[in-house]
Amino acid sequence: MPDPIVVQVVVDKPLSQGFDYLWDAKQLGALPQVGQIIEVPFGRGQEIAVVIKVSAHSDYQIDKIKYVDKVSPLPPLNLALLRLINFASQYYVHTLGETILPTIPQMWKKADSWKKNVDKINEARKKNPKAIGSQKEGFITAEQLNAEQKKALEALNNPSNSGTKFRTILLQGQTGSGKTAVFLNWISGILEEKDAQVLLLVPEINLTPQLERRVRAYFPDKIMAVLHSGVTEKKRGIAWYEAMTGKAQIILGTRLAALTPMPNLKAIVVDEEHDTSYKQQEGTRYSARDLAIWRAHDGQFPIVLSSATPSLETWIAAKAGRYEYIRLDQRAQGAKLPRVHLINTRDPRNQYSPGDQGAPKTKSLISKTLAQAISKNYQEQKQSLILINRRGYAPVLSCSSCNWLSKCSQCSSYMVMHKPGALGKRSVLNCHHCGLVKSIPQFCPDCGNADLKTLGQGTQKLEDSIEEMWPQARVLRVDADSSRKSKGAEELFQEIHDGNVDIVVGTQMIAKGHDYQNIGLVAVLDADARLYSADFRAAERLFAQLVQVAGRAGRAGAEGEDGGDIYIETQYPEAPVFQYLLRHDVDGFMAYIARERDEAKLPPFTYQGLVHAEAKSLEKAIGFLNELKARLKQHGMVPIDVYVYDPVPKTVMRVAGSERAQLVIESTNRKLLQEILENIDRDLRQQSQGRISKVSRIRWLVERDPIAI
DNA sequence: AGCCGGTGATCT
DNA sequence: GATCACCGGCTT
Repeated sequence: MPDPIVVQVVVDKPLSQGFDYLWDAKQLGALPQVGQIIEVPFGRGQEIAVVIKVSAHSDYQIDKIKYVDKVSPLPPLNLALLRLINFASQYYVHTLGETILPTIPQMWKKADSWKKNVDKINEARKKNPKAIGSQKEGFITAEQLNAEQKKALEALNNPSNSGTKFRTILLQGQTGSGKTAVFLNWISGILEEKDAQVLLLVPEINLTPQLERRVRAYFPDKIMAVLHSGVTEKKRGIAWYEAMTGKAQIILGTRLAALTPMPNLKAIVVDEEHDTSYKQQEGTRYSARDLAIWRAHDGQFPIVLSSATPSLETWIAAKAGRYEYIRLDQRAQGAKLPRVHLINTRDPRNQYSPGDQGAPKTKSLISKTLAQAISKNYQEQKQSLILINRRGYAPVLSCSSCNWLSKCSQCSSYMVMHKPGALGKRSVLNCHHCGLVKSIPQFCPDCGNADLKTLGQGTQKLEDSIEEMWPQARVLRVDADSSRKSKGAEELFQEIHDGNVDIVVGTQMIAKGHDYQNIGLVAVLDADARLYSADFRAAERLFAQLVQVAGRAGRAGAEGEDGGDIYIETQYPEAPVFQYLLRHDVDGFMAYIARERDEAKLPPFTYQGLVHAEAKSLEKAIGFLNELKARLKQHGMVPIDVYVYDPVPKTVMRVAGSERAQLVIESTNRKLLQEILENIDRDLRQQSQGRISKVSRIRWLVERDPIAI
């Protein structure tokens, strides 16, 4: 009897071991290959699995081994991708199965339709072999680039250090300096090589439609695959297939695209590399940007990180010469930078006083100085963009006679009052953490008083006061609620583009990446709120957002045209984040926070890990983490260079009825941090089923490089 | 994780 | 005597 064929596979479960199966080559029609996607009997049902090893024997009891049921007609996941997944699984302390299987689209997890899907796609491709042609939107040839852009393109094409093919390049440039045109022209050179593939990562779905149009304009004869959670499951399955079979040359997508198999990948671009949405916040909590860099290193090809306000990590690496550093300091079409105005809201001269002409009846977040600027901008027939990062009508409802506030019953946060709209026909209270929707009480639940008042303002209330202050103006609100309701976000953005609106009120979502043509003024109303955050990265994020927002003003202006104005209302105009912004001094700000972090020994001068715990009561969660810490010390698993903090409740302690705590672990030594996280994982696994501890049912999770603490 | 089967406590 | 929460083992 010949040797049996045994394959080891992984499934999507938090089980660290692989499982052995027998392979009947005659019945399955071919020999097994590592990376193949298969279906196996598992427990009482079936599971989709990935082959990670092929051998002739098993350590498991031979009589208990089952046979592989089905093999997918897909090519096996390539070895480079498996190396990447293997690294991610170790680095982010999750099992191989939990890391690899979620990257396979749902469409390919139904064994019954495998064959049908492959046939359908291949047939459709035969009928329409190339991508659909497109408009020439945003198409700028290499010849049309300005001198600075040409120099940047030159530097990308001709590495200073020509010895290695792997290069990490920071492309840092003002908003509107034409970074996109530079990297698209660079990609164009790379795609001249037959079958070469390029990965283009963007932070958010909102940004893909316009970049998609632009990329199509550059490469009408290439096949592009678009991968993000917004595309339908079916389209995503097709895009993934075309990427993994090498049929698509350009793969455009959000963080999940970083884990797509691409057999002939030759370059990666990470646009807006500083954006925190590159960090996955569930399952294997990877950073798509960091994995992309690892992937480029492993595959020995270049990667470009593009941003107006790089992450501190990236900026330091570029300054230190670990990354190549390319700068774009002029605005591409010659438009001037926007003028930054800080409005000190504590200064009475900026505020309305009783009896002032034009003072609104109801108190508004819009100061007198800002209102005058908006009026002027409106008269000049330019659009105004007003940002406030609070959706809804008012952030909290309160009782005028007792202390009652609209707290959420399931979370440690307040319920936000919403006007009729997306959430219901009448006004409601809505918790932004757990999604709970409740009707508005007529009387105070505590004392019965009928006089309930709103505190603070959200986008809806601001929209009302703007309509009151500028009754003739056309006002549009853009936030998660308005874009969910009737029109999608794209249609709302189009309204702005088409000039059908004079004043736009919205959350941060309006500020990202869109090239509006006629914005003369941008205002930020709640900048201070984000300055108080307990997170040490708050200032860095605020700065990036403000630069981003400022970039919306006067963007399209031709040579010598006015750069537009940005107004920031704050009680602390002297704060460094605003002062550096005033001077458009990105590098000054970076150097400033670098000093601050270095002195405080915070990332990126130290590395962090986090253990999350979620339980019915906070005491249990904290107790669980305390016991963990004690065990680590007791077993001598905390080296001198590693610091384990005390467990603390999470900022939003209670969400949807369960209470959450965390334990921060820090080290200047990456290897030691990695070791202790692996030890913690092993320790917790011993007393758990999956990620739930057997004692008092505590859900736990280990996270590497957390972005919010 | 999800499922199942065993155990003991509690209800009728 | 039946029902159910909780525990712990298993998945190849």
